[in-house]
Amino acid sequence: MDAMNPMFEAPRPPTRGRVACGACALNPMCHSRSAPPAPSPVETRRRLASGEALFNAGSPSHSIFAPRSGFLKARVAHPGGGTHIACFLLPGDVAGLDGFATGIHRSDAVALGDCEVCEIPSYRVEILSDTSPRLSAHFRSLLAEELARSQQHAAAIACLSVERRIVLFLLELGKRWFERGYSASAFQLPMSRRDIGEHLGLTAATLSRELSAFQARGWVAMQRRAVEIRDAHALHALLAER
Amino acid sequence: MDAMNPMFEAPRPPTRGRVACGACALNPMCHSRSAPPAPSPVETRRRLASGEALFNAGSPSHSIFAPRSGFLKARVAHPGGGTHIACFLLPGDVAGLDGFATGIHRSDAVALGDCEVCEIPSYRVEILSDTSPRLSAHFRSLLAEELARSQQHAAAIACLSVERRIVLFLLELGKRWFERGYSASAFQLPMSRRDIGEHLGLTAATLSRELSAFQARGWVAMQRRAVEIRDAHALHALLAER
DNA sequence: CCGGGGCTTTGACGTGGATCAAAGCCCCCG
DNA sequence: CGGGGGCTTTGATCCACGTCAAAGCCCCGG
Repeated sequence: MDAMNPMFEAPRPPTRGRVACGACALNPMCHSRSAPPAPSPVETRRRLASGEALFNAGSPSHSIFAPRSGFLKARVAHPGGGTHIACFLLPGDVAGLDGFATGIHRSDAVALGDCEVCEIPSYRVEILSDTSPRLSAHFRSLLAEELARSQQHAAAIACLSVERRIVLFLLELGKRWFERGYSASAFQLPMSRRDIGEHLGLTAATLSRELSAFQARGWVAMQRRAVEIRDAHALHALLAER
Repeated sequence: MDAMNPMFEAPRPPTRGRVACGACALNPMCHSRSAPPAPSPVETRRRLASGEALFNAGSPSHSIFAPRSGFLKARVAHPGGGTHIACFLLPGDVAGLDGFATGIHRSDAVALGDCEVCEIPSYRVEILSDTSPRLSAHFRSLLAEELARSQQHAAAIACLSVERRIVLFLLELGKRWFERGYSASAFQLPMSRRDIGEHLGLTAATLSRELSAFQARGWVAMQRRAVEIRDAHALHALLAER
């Protein structure tokens, strides 16, 4: 194989993504002037080192969070061993919504590499929601959207082959970068193979084999965590065919 | 085996469950006197015949629904064939939350047997939320709770063996009946083996084999869709061991 | 510059669960 | 009462994917 020649320009950005506040899902709440107690509902900015947890499952949930730079994974552990990554959080996403019902987090949020997050206390969310129907609706939308995504993800794990799950993952991650103004076809993976495996319900070994096969077919080019999607059409076709 | 003797009393209720309105998740909104346009936000009661769809994925979402009697399944279809049952809805649950963000349903809701549902138009939910902080919070809780459940479910499919998934399913379904005032250990399954399989990410054939094995070990007794959990302790132990 | 540990790849092998197929059963409907 | 279709069970077989293991690579720290 031509594995050793420099087969493509490793995409530069986004390695450590950073979105403008305008692209943040919580932006509407952030700039609301209807918040009585403070000009911005953001109470704190927190910095996390790689591997550090923003919160842990079982701990009380006081806040929701918006990553500003860097990436997180939302990890759900199952009693009896085995852990699942519910989702990866990019700048502009919201973390901690699942604890909103009971006041107890149901998952861990762990930093993939150093990152910085805005913290918005739950009581501020409540206040904002109560003072502005618009924000209230916005927040309901966030929750409902996350719910729909989670159901789609469960469905994907339950009824797609390993190969298709991986294709879906790559295409959707590309789409998320695209929505943030970056390339949908060339980006860096912020997470390890093992993390991806735990997200998709497969092992790192199987994932690695499949990725090698994709490269052999010319569908993608990868070196280490840099990805370039070379034949998006083929990938989409594979997903759609029955 | 003693497969032919009448080994247990087939549990009577709940075959066609019916919860008091007091146990309904939407009850707080239902009896609110703060709703301007009507004494009750319930606009319609709909009756569905077995197999009939309450709504379909892709269709516009105007309402949320609360089953009063009978059961529904929430079905997510994947392009490229294959369908997943996101959850089963019992009386007291809420259907249609996933369409709340975009106004488009992301799943089908299909009646398992005849059933009756209350329909609450989305705009009434909005109005109620905007007039009562309590209801607004209640509704956020519903959404967040559903989200947490969905993430747990995805995790279960991704990292539990088939055997454990089935055990989990039986125990949780029992718990849901218990919360509604019925027995946690003797109940009727409202859905087919195939539906259960599509919910748990396995085939009806495998499911049937596993259930037979459970019976052989004396953990459960089943005939047709009647279940009796005979050794809940063993089931819990199986789930917890690593 | 060197050593160590974690990530990644790859191979060999075993197996859990899917698939295909057939038979029985139940229930509905005529 | 009799026929038919869908649900359920069970068997035989296969293969996709997990497991175990070894080796390479990269990065970091000394």
